Amino acid sequence: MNIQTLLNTRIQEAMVTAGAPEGSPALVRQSAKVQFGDYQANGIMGAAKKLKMNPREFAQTVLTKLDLSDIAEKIEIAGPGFINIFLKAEWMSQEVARVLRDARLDVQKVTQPQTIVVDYSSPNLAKEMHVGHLRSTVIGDSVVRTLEFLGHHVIRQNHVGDWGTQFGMLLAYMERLRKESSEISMVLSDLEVFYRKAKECFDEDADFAVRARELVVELQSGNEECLALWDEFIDISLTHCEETYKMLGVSLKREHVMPESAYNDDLANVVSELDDQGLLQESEGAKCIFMEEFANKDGEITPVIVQKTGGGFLYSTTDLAALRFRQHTLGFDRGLYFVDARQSLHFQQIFTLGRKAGFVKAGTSLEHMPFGTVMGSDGKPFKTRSGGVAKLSALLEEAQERAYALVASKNPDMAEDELRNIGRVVGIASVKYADLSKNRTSDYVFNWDNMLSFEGNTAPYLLYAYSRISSIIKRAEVNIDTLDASILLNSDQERALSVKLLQFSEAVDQVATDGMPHFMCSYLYDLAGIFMTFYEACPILTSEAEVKSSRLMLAANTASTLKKGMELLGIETLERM
RNA sequence: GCGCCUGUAGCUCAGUUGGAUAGAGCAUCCGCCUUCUAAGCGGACGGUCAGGGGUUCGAAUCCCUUCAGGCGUGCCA
Repeated sequence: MNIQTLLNTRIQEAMVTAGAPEGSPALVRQSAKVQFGDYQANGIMGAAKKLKMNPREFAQTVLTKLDLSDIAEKIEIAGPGFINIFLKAEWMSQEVARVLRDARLDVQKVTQPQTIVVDYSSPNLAKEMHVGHLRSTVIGDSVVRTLEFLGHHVIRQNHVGDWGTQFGMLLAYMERLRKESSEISMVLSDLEVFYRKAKECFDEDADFAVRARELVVELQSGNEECLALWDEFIDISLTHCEETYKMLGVSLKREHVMPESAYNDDLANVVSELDDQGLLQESEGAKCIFMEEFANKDGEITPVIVQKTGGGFLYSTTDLAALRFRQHTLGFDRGLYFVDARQSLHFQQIFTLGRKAGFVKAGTSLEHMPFGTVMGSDGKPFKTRSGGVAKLSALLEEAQERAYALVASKNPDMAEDELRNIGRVVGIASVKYADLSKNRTSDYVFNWDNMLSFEGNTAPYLLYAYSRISSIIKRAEVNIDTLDASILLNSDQERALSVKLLQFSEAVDQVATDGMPHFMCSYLYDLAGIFMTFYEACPILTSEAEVKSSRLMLAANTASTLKKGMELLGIETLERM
């Protein structure tokens, strides 16, 4: 159950009954401070203003129309006109017990599931995945998991870059190696090196450059030998991606790949359709769309170019074709694009144009979910020590290695293979969590020490908290599922923990609505912190019968909530570390 | 030039869309292990929310302006 939504609905109804205009928001929030109760409604002041009433008087009237006796033990009017709500302990006990017995932790599936296309990861296959792909991949995957958990029909679209002039260069280099009878798959085991060598040939060898350009033309005109070469390259490159996804624990599979090349045959249709609708203009030799939405003060419009002078198509054309495909073939209600913030203008243009051209039906929501850049400690985009672009796979290897060293130093007696496994889980989790826990829209600084720290809002802290709780439950040697005690909320700590447990649903909904997994991270960090406080103050295993059962149930509930939350983030948990 | 974004404690980051006395972690300092994992917990110190003006019951949040930085801005993606 989402308590915030429940209170919002009830209070809003009461406000309208009390005379507020239809649709006046109740603005229910978790209270900022304990003395303000568990929830506060902030909407009274605004509504009172519209009614030209004294807000505290209006609040009084609302309270006479509001019955929360089933869930609240106290309702107060405070300050200029806040309504503070204190939840009832008996109700909370009941709810916590109910959550524990529900595999979904009492998070309801949505009543009206949507079909949601999520465009994320989308690496360029000409090169190896690098740190720049981390954010789209990890954040997108977490949002996908969350939406699916809520019962939406999610269609993953990995819009990989497998087309364009750079492939001519790569194919030319493959061709050359093949003539020298090198083992291609070996040479392609490191795409970064391969790309660099191909680029060198292209820059230094005029004949090679000519051949590279020829191959682009042959590729686009469907030459079979050329296509075979290209297929081989793409397959190897995709296999690299899949290895990285597997290492990262990302749910993307081959069937989610919808490459740029797939839209190739449709690009001319897109342009002619735009032309049929009278949207197209020729300008300086290129085919453009000028939309007044993108005019500056002087009336100068930044156009969308869909066809270059000379006939070539651009990424705008491909994105429009993709949009059309997603509407006509996949049929979606909501489209999410987890793409770098630098492409904001591009997506605004594509979305506006897509609507104008009728490529998406009215009511379809198109949302660019922009994210910031991963920075180094110098405040510039993150690079390796040698100054190159950081390969994602190398980064993940390093994370596992660092985590292993850390874990091994804390557990000198642990078996090697368990240490390795813990190192793997902690290392990967640290990198992912460091990314997920930041506000998506801002840049962040990549820092090994911070992300691998056991202190603060980090993966190791959460994993450690989870493993400690698991250990308690294991030591208790009881089957939690058969425990049927009531939850006792006799201390502040037990009460605070219960309230937090009941707010899991709110965190899930926030992630789904805003596409921002850091809300889940903050929630889990709070939860773990509150549990630790409870753990210090309230002994579990040494306490008496019904108190022990109650606390065990709270512990079990915390464990399943942490586990489910981490699962929605795409992070593995450990029973022991 | 124009547009978008960012500026919060020494450092790394939150701040639920305008709510009450701006919150965490690190660092510094002080406490807590014969009891469930001290990889933990409690406490102290630390702020002109870049500067200025405005809007209103109320502004880190909205508007204007100045400064600093980043990105984008017609044939790369």
